[in-house]
Amino acid sequence: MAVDVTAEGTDKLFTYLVPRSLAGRLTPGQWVRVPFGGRRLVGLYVGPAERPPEGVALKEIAGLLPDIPPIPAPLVQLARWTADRYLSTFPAALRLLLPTEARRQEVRTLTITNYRLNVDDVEALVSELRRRAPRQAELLAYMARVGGEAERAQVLADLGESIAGPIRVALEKGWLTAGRVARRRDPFADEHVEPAPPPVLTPEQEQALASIRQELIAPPAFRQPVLVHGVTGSGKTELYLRAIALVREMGKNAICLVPEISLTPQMIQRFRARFGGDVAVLHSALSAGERFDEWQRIRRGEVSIVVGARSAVFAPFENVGLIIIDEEHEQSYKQEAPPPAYHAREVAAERARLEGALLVLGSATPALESFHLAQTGVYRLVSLGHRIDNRPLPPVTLVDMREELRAGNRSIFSRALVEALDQTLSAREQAILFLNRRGYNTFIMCRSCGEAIQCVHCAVALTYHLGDDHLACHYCGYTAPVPLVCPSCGSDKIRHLGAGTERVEQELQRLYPHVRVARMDVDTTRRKGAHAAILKRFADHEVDVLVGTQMITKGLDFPGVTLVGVVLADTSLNLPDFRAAERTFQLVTQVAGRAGRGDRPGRVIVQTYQPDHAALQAAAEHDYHRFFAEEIRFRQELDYPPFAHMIHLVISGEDEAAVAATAQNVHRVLAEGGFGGQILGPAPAPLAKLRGKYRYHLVLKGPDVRAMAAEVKACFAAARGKWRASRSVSLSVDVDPVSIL
DNA sequence: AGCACGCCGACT
DNA sequence: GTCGGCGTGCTC
Ligand SMILES: [Zn+2]
Ligand SMILES: [Zn+2]
Repeated sequence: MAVDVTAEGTDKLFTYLVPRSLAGRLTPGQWVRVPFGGRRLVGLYVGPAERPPEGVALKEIAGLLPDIPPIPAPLVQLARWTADRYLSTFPAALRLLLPTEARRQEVRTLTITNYRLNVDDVEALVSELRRRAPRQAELLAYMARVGGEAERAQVLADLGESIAGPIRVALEKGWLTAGRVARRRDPFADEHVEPAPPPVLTPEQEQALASIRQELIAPPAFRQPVLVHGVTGSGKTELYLRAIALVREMGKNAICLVPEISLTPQMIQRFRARFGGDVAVLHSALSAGERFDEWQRIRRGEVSIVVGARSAVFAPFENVGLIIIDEEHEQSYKQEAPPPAYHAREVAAERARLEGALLVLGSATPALESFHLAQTGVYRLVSLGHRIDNRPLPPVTLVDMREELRAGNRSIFSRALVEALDQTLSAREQAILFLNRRGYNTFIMCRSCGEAIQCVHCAVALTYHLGDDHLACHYCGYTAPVPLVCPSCGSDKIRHLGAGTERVEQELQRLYPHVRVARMDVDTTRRKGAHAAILKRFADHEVDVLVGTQMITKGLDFPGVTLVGVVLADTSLNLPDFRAAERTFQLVTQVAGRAGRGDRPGRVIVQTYQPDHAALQAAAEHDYHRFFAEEIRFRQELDYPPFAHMIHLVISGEDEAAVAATAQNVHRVLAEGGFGGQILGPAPAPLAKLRGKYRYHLVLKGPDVRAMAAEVKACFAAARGKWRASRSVSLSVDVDPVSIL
């Protein structure tokens, strides 16, 4: 029998003997526990071994994971595909199919104690006890009153904590018996949701829904994925809810992926208001136990809808009819850290193909890859060009900050933005100010020698934080006091440059002392619930201006907001990354979409030093098509995605010479191994040092990812024995990277 | 990830 | 001559 051991870093199958106790109980896809080098590991039974390895003493499978049935075959296939496509080991991909809680020695479940009354003539006993032991009598009378059975927590709540003593006595006397019941850990136990009737659809929504319906009933071979391109506020979520209702009527299940940051209580409420308890939620804010219980509900078929972040694409459903990806352009769908570095959109497409489901992607700013597939006829394009109730999209003004400097305005706010703020605030309306940098100053530099103060562990400038009065590294968390003299030349002419959200907040407060300002960024939302608290204060208009980073751009719906200001749009434009323009366009469009969602029209002011940049101009016109036409040409000319695929290899380690040498060796292995695509590099990565480790990188380019991935794997396999990277350096592989820093 | 094995420098 | 560091390979 072959068992795939979930030991990271190994892609081998291992053979085990099936103990008599498991004979006949093993089906492929079953999770098992096996001894492995002195330890117990979780493995996946993939099937009988064709021929047992020679000269090895086989061990026996220790047992099954309790209460976890075999993974359905399409999901095992999906894991295999993910491992191949994203160049990870099979066990690493399998890890996505099993919540961590399920691999524990003992799965912890939430159990509650309940008591049952065990007395024939309660009345007699109660009256007998009344004088001698009034609390005893009270307890027994209570038990009789509630029908002979009650949960311990309820008894304590109703009769007071001091009833614990009498309960113990009653148990000893045999008047009560105790039992334990498993209870689902329900993350929404405290919330009660009113069912909400579906609103009337706009004609555009009706049309879009009709297209989705057509694809849903089409035979799988003719089924086309649907790309919903809907402007901000056009009612995409309602469309998803309707589509889900359709598949549910067809007796199939639906998965709806939502970016982690948008998976707010409000979003979940919308699903529960429509579908009640038929919804399971999977996201990282759940405790391991809650996550496991939600996972079990999905697996057992107790729900037909899953709403979740990236990893929910692996939800243990059978019979999936629909996979929706909301805000499909979002980068958070790309896994970065533990391999496989998969993109949920790609995995969803493959899962839909494997299971004959319909894939629906939605965005106001589709990823270039997705819109390209729509243009080439692979996806069916559905457009929602108007906001609900025909509310206009807010006009966007680009303000040239060079002009401001020339006019002698050295403030971070342009005259136009100040004027707009004046008007908005005096009309008692709300504003959002967006800047994609936190902290007070983004770097500190010496005026004598020009040196910027860097993190000791990373090749990154330190940011000054006013609140903590120190310099901090946003990559590794290192902090240092603000130096009085330059660390490299000793000069005291130290200059603070570049503004972050803290600075914006402070300047704003100085300009408008009576205006209520709140700041939302990683620094103010570290505490659990802080995020929701800030948004609530803003929603209740206890705050006039919300200053924030990325996290305020996503799906927030505040009707009172009539002004959105982008303090500096250039920050994401100048990154050494081929997606810089796309990211900027998305950011500006999304944040602009927060304005004018209520009855009063909104407007947007975007400050920039590059007002002629095509991405900004297109965003200002709300013209996705123009942006796309421009950007796709650039991508084609330079052979970037979607015309080519990339594989990003990063070699890192503490010894720079060893890192450089390894990077060179990796290049050799690929070149000599006959890798067919382009090999760029090695070169020091743009982020040359991170957390004390030097970083070198190579970029591989070619038209066919799966072929490239297979070739890379073959090259390393061929080199095995001849050369292997030492353990002091590590190699990370990112297929179709979202950025190549 | 943990453990054994082996090579090389430092010290009894 | 031996002890122990660490870099490397293997675990059915
Ligand atoms: Zn750092
Ligand atoms: Zn200096």
